[in-house]
Amino acid sequence: MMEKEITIYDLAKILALSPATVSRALNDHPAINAKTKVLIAEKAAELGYRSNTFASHLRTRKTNTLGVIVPRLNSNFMSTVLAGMEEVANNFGYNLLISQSLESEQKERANAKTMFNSRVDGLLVSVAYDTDSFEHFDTFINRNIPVLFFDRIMDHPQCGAVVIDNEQAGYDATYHLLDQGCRRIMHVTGDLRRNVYADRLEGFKRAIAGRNLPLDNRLILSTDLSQEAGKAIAEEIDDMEEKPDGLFIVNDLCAAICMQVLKEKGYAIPDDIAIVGFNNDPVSQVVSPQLTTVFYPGYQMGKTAMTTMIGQLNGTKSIDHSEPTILRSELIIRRSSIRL
Amino acid sequence: MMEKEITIYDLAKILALSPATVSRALNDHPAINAKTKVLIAEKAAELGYRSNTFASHLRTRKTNTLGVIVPRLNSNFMSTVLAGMEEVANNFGYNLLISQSLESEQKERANAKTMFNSRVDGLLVSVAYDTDSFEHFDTFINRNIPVLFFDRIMDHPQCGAVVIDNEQAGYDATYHLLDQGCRRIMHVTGDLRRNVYADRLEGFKRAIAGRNLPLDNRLILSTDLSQEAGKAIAEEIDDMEEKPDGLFIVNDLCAAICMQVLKEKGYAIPDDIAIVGFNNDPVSQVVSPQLTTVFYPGYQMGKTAMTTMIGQLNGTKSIDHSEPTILRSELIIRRSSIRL
DNA sequence: CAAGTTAATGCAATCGGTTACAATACAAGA
DNA sequence: TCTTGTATTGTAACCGATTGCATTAACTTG
Repeated sequence: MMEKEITIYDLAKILALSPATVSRALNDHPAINAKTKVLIAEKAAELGYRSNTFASHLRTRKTNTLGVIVPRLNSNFMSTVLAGMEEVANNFGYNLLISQSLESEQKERANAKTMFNSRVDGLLVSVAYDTDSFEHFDTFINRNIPVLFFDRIMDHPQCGAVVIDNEQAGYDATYHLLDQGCRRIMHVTGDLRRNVYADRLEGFKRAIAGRNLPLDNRLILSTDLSQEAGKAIAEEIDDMEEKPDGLFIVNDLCAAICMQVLKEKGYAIPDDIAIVGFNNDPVSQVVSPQLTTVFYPGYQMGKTAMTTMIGQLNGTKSIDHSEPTILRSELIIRRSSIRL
Repeated sequence: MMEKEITIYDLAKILALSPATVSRALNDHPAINAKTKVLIAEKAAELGYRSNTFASHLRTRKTNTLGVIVPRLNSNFMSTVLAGMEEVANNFGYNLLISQSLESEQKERANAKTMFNSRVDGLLVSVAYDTDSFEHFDTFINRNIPVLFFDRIMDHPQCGAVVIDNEQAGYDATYHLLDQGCRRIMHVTGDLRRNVYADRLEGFKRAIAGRNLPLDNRLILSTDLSQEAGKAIAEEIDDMEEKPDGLFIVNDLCAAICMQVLKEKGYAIPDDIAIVGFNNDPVSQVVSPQLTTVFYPGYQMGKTAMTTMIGQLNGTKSIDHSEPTILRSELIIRRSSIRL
C-alpha cells in the first residue's frame, strides 16, 4: 500500500538520463530538448512524481510560503480577504501560513516570530488592536523580507500598504446622517492608534465642520467595539441629558447590539436616533431596522495585497512604498438611518 | 544590515566542536554533556541562530506542518475552531496550512492536492457541502498520512473524527419546541449527505415520534441554508395552507433572515411560529426576538481534534477509529421560542 | 577539411541538519 | 597492568533538487 516516494534520480535512471537533465526539464529550462521534456514529464506523471520542496527550498533558499497575520478570522471581512489572497497565491504557487493575533500585540509578536522561523518569503499583516511597536517586524526588514500591511496598517518607509479610504468613508457616513437631519451625532470608534479608526474620525470631523456645526468631544467615544461596548454605549446614551440624534459606530455587530438595547429602552430607530455601522457584515441585514453601513471590499483587498506582494517578490513590480494602495468603499443606505 | 544566516557549522567552528555535537546539543540529545549543551545554547542565542527547517525536514522526512481544510473561514464557529487548533499546534511546534473549500468539492480536491504536495504530516478536514467521494483523501491514507475529520465528517475506517452529538442536539431543539406547544414543526436542514444534517434530522424525527405525532415529509426541507434560502422559506411558509407553528432551521443566519421576512409578513414570533436556529452565531443575539439556538463548542472541538492528531503523529495516543469523539453541545433558549 | 558555433546533456559540488558508526578518554574491575 | 565499560565527541554519508562548469555531438563557415 505504502508507495515509495519517487525522486529525480529514479526518473533519471529509468530514462537513462542525468538528474540534472531531469531537474531542468521539469523546470522548463530552455537548454533542454523539447522532446526530452515531454518524455520526462510523461514519465513523471506516470510514476506520480512530486518534487521534494524541502530539497528545493534548501537549495534555492526560497520557501514559496507567505505568512498572513490577522487580528481575527471570524469576521466576514477577514475571511473574504483571505479568500482573495488564497486565490492569487494559489495561482502563483505560493502557500499561505495563516495565524490570528486575537487583537493582542503579544500574540502578534509570537506569530511574527513563528513566521520568521518558518522562513516565509513575505509577510502580510493587519495589525492588532493594541500594537504599538514595529520592532517585531524589523527582523523581516533587516533580512530584506517584504512586509505588506493591509487594512490596519503601520506607517513604514519600507512597507507597502493596501487600505480603503477610511477618511472618505467616515465623511460619507457622517454626511449622510447630517443629510437626514441629524445635528448631534455621536461617533463610536476604536483605538485611535489604528489608522482605520483615526482616519474615520477625521472624516467625521470634516463632515461636521463642513456644516459649521460645533465639535463636541463628549460625543466621540473610543471603545473596543465589542458587543459589551455596544450595550454600554446604549446605557450611556440613555443616561445623557443632551442625547444624540445620530450614531455612527464603526462596527456592525457593536452597532447592532447598541441599537437593540436602545430599542428595548424605547428609543425609535431611526426617528429618535439614526444609526450607521461599518463593514457590511451579515448582521447588518438581519437586525431591524436593517443597518446602514459601509461596504468593505474584502475580496478585492485580499487580491490586491497578494498581487502586490508577489509582484514585489518576483521583482516584476517595483512597489511605491510612499503611498498606500487605496480601494473604493461604499456607503450602503438602509432603514436604520432614513428619516426623510 | 542584511545579516548572514548562521548554521550549525558556524557554531561548531566558533566553539571548536563538530557539527554533529552542535546538532545533538540543540536537540537535547542525552549523550551530550550538560555543560556543552549550555555552552552551545548560549552561543546559538547570542548569534541569533535559527534552525534551517528545510535541511532538517529533508533529512527527517517530517514537515511539522498540518493541513486544515474547512468549508469557510467566515463563521464564528470555524474561526473559533481554528483558534483552538492553533493553540495546541503552537504548543507542539506544528505549523498550520489553512485553506477553505468554499463548500465546493472541486476546490476541496484542489486544496487536498496542494496539501499533499506540501507534504503535510497530517490533515484535518471538515468536508464541503457537496463532497461525495473520498478519493482525494486516499492519497494520504495510502502514504500513511493521518486524516482526521471534524464537525462534518466522513465515515472511514482509518480516519478519526470529532463531532458534537448532532442527533441529540436535533432532538433537544425539537423537544423544546414541542414542549412550547408546537405541534406542526417544520425542519429546514442542509445536504443530507452531511452527517451534521442527517443526524439532526434523526433527532428531529425521534422527538416527533416520541410524542406520537405524525411525521409530515412536506415539513422537512433540504436547502443550502443560505440567506436567500432563509427568505425563500418564509415565502413558502406564507404560501402554505397548513402553516407550521414551529420552525427548526439548523443555521442561525438563515433562521434570522427567515424570521425577519416572516415578521415583515405579519407573523408573530414566537406566538404564531416559534423558531430555533443552530450554532450560537452572534446574529442569534442581535435579532429580535433573540434566537434560540444550539451552542457549538468550537474552541473545544479545535483543541480536541488537534490534540488527537498530534497524539497520533507522536504515537503516544493510539486512536480508536471505530468511534468518533463526541463533544457536548447545549441548547440556549431565547425569546424566539418561548411561548408559555 | 580544420576551426568555430550551437545545442543538448552530464559531472559534481552545494544547501544545512541528522545519525549510524566509529573513536577517544577516563574510570572501574580483574 | 590490562580489560571492559561508560561518557562524550567526531567522521562522513546521507536527504533530493539545483546549477556553474564542463563535455559531446552535430552543424557552419572560410
